[in-house]
Amino acid sequence: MNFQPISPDFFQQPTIELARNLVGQYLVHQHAEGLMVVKIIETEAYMGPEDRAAHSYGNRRTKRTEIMFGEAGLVYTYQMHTHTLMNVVSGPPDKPQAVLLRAGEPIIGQELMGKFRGTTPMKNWTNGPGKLAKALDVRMSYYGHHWSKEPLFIAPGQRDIEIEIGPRVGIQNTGEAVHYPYRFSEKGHPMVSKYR
DNA sequence: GTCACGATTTCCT
DNA sequence: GGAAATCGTGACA
Repeated sequence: MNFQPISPDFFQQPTIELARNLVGQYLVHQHAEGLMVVKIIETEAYMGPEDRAAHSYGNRRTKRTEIMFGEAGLVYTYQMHTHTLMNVVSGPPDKPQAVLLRAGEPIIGQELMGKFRGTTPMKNWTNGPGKLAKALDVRMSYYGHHWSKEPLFIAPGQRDIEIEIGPRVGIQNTGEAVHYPYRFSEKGHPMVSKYR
């Protein structure tokens, strides 16, 4: 299989639709030790100023959220405890929105992913945002990278995937934002992350 | 400079 | 099911 970066135009769509349309696409990482590809099976939208669960709620602009005020399609990496999470910046520059990549299915490079994931069973390699980043060895250094450029990019994948929509996971004390249906996943896929 | 905390994962009971 | 791990970020002085 040969993977080509998706057109930058792909990111020019409303955040909700982008989150939905990212499910089924390929996430490609040309790592120094080998090629790794996963199919994206779960995402979440973060709607910026109006979304209490978003880092950019109320247009909060800091060194960390700065990237969300930039061009759609940029990489927003964020460190949570010991883990790195990957986001796709979305929306026009005056709307600091983003899509969190929550889970994927290994397609290519399973050996290498296994190496980064240690003794974890294969089913649990990429079924969570922190796990996904670790399996692909994505670090904070990708902050500000563009998702249509090597060595880390989105490639066109499966179309017409049946999408399941639900509330987001792992956010607390954010009022009504907890219930927003901003979580998108491939219906019935065994590797989507679990609810708590 | 100090301090509290989080869009999570893993280990232990 | 509960708690620790562990550090960048943001608020405040």
